[in-house]
Parts: sequence; C-alpha cells; structure tokens
Amino acid sequence: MNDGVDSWIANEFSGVCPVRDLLDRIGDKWSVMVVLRLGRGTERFRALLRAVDGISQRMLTVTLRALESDGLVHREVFDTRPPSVAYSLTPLGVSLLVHISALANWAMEHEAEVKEAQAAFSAKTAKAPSEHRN
Amino acid sequence: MNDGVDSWIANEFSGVCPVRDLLDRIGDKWSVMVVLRLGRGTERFRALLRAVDGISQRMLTVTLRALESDGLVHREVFDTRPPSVAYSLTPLGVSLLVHISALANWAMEHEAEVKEAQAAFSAKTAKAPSEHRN
DNA sequence: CAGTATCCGACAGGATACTG
DNA sequence: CAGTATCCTGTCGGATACTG
Repeated sequence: MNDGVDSWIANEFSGVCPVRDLLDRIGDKWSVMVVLRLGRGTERFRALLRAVDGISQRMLTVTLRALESDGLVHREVFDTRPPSVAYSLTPLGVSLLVHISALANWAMEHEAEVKEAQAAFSAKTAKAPSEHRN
Repeated sequence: MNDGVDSWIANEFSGVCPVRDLLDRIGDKWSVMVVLRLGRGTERFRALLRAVDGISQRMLTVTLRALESDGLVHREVFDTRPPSVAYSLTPLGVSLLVHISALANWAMEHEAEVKEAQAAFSAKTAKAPSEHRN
C-alpha cells in the first residue's frame, strides 16, 4: 500500500518531490476548504463565498484559479445576465477529495486527543523554564 | 465512511472547525515532511536535519516542538556526551501518518496529470489576455 | 454576479551567531 | 550535538475600490 512513498522516503526522501509540490499547492489557507465544499457538488462563486466562512473575495478567486490550473476544479461560464460561473470538482479533484475527507475525518475524530496533548504540553513547559515573569 | 465530514459540511461547513485547525498546524511548510520521515522510525535531530532536505535548524526545532505539543511526536532526551535527542511518532502520529502517506501516494500517482493540466491551463490563459509583454 | 487591481500589514521562515 | 536568540525579508492574504 505504502510502497510508493516508502521507497521514495527510503532513498532520498526530499529534494524535488511531489509531496512538496502538493503541499505548496493545497497546503495554503483555503484550498482544502474549497475542495471539501465542492465535494458536495457544483457551486457558484457567490455561493462558495458565503459557504466558505471567512474567505475573502480575492482569496476565493485566487484559490479557484490555482485549483483550476492544477486540474482539480472545473470552471464553467454561463453567458447570462447577470453572469454566472459554476465550479465543480474534476475527476482528478474527486480522487483527491477522498483523501482530504479522510484527513478531515481524522481531524474530527482526534480533536480531543490533540487538545489533551496540548494541555499536557503546556503544563509541562510551564514549569521547565526559570519563570521569567514580565 | 464520510458521514462525519459530510454532515458537518452539510450544516455550516466552516466557522470553527477541526479541519481548519489541522491545516493551521500541519499545513505549514515542514510538518508533513517531518512526519513522513519519522514514519520510517525514530530519528535524532541531526539526522532529521540532513534527511529533510532544505529545512533550517530553526524550522526543524519549531516544527518538532509544534508536533510534540500536538501529541504527534515523542521527544526523548538521552543525557550523554554530547547530548542526544530522539524523535519518534506517537500512536496518534502514526494514525495521522496513514492518511498523510495516502496523500503522498496520491501526489506521486497523479503528478503527471497535474502537470498536464497546468500546461493546458497556461496555454489557455496565454492567449486570453491582451498580451502585455515586458 | 463575478471578477480584477492596489495597497498594505502580519507573520512564516531563512541566515547567522551564540550556549550548555 | 541540540538547541536558543536575533534579525530581516518575502509573500500570504485581508480590506477596499473599481469593471463588464
């Protein structure tokens, strides 16, 4: 199953690698959120803007362009009045969505564990340094 | 399978969500690379520094601290001369590694498709704008 | 509605020097 | 070796205003 990554990691691991590329793309602030949302189905610009909470118009445009250029998102323009543009996942995008969803699920399942670990870590580091209070 | 994310997306999708949190953590430049590398087994600071190509000493420290505080990485100090510190994945880290590896594999499998899409996109956008040459 | 163009602040992260 | 402390730059991304 993991033979692909495994062998790659075993050899040189880094330098020029597809994982770095992938992260440089969808590792940004919004890509994953947009892909997840589009996983529900085709959606228009405005709708996405409202759905993906906190994203600015500019960043939605930028993100969609990037995803489109990577072949993950399909953009279809309808010459209506007022103009309308629909975005949807390409088959490639769907194939990625699977893994992203898995990651999202992991995040939800282990949310508590992470918070617990953070609390433990804070407690541990709080007493370690010779407390220099302000 | 996806019912977790799905129902969440269906409701409000965004706002405060575990996926945002996860991305804010491991969505940075190095976390995923380090986790992938540690997936091979315990490794010491220097070794990691050499293995994860391109990372600076500072960023390795910062990244490891973050991963440790999230409970994904375990840090063990050996009081030797010279000092030695070993890093390894916690069970939680391993559970995440599974999905990250899947993503890494996806990246490798679809590397060509993405590049193809990018070429097509460049070609398409190259003629659209009223070429303003430098 | 669906963008594009600017401006700008915040912060991620690289380089370097120093410590136990 | 395994860090910490500083400094400094690039760029990510938010706010705002304008266009077809």
